[in-house]
Amino acid sequence: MRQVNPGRMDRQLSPEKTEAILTGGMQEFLTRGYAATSMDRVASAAKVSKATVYSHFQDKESLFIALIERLVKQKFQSVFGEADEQMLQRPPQEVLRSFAHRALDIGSSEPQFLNFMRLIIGESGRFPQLARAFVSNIEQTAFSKLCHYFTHCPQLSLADPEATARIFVGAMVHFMIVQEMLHGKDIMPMQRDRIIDSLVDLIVEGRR
Amino acid sequence: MRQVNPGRMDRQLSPEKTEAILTGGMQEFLTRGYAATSMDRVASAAKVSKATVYSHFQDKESLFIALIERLVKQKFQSVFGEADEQMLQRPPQEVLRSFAHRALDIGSSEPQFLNFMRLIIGESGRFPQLARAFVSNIEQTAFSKLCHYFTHCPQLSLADPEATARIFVGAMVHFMIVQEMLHGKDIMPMQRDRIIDSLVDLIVEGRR
DNA sequence: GTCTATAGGCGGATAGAC
DNA sequence: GTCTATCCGCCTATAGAC
Repeated sequence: MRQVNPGRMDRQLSPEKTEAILTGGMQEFLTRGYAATSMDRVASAAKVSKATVYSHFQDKESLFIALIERLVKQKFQSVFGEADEQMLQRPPQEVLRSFAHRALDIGSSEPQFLNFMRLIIGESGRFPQLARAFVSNIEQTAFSKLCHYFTHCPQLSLADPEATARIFVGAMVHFMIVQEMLHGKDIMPMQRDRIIDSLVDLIVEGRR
Repeated sequence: MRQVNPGRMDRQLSPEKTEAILTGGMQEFLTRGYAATSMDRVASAAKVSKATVYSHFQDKESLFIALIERLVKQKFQSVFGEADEQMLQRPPQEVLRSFAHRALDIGSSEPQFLNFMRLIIGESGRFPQLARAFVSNIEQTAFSKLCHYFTHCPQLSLADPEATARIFVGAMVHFMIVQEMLHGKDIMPMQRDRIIDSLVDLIVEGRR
């Protein structure tokens, strides 16, 4: 490996080209997957020559890893980088509902996020380090915020806040996976509000 | 398309070879993914010539689709083809716990099932019909069984049994995805019993 | 029916001009 | 630093022998 990090290299390369390659590569890898993406197409999408791609990144695998790691950090901070100061003062139903809606909005509003998750999951056997990075950043962020809330919210007294947080996040993410990613919407439709209502009721009010 | 179904074709082909191709192809596709699998390797794994593969299946895509559709049906009947006659007589805690353990055992015991789900999810953008087949068979089976139980179990009176069933299955599947598929076990371990206990308590006993 | 052999193209990666 | 041109191997798919 010659240059894993594009920032510090043997000779100075244009940061604009690096950016163009990462952006072009992102489009290609997200829509075609790892194996079906060719470096020719990455070069075309980035509007540089293939040799330039290889002068900025050692090989296809290095480019892919750099690109996904960057994407993991981007998605991570864009999604849950919100103030949670007055969360404890608002009614739990409201807090949980807003949390659930924000989580589900990601899947339905931004189609590239679905491809991003498809790629992470699809390559998790061959690129375990990327899957772990994803879990550390995305999953663990949503999870730890919710976990902190479940532990400290005075209106809730849960036997196992950590496990409950996983159930909450799990129900949301799975709903998104089945409905949006796996096209379950077409064959077994279900309003998101029914899931959210039931989940909030189970956690906040107990069984009705 | 010349021959989608290997059973009825222009000229008679050996069913043993068809079986060998499907089995060999399964190994290759499950471990390498769709794009990275070559027909040469499929032929080698099946111990036939490449030309024989092409006489049994029109092209790579046809083989892949036939193979995944078969796998969907196999996994479907092997996993939840169980008697549920006395379910209504047993205590709900016991029924739900057994259900949860069976669901989670699939992921931890059979490593090829993880690759199977990786492939379905990873290719769900490019092969939507396979994703829908998966949802129809696997997800909907688990879901509808649980849904039926939630609706008819006399000890439970849930406001929305359907939504609750989705929450239950979602929490289980998401736990499996994060812990096993995405290697979350290594970086954020959590005993499965804590999830199951919390989930069962939420549904059966209400909040403690 | 199944094989060997091969066509024809596209893949990753590099050499060398400027 | 970035380009054009090229190497060479592997890919999907098929032709033709048996």
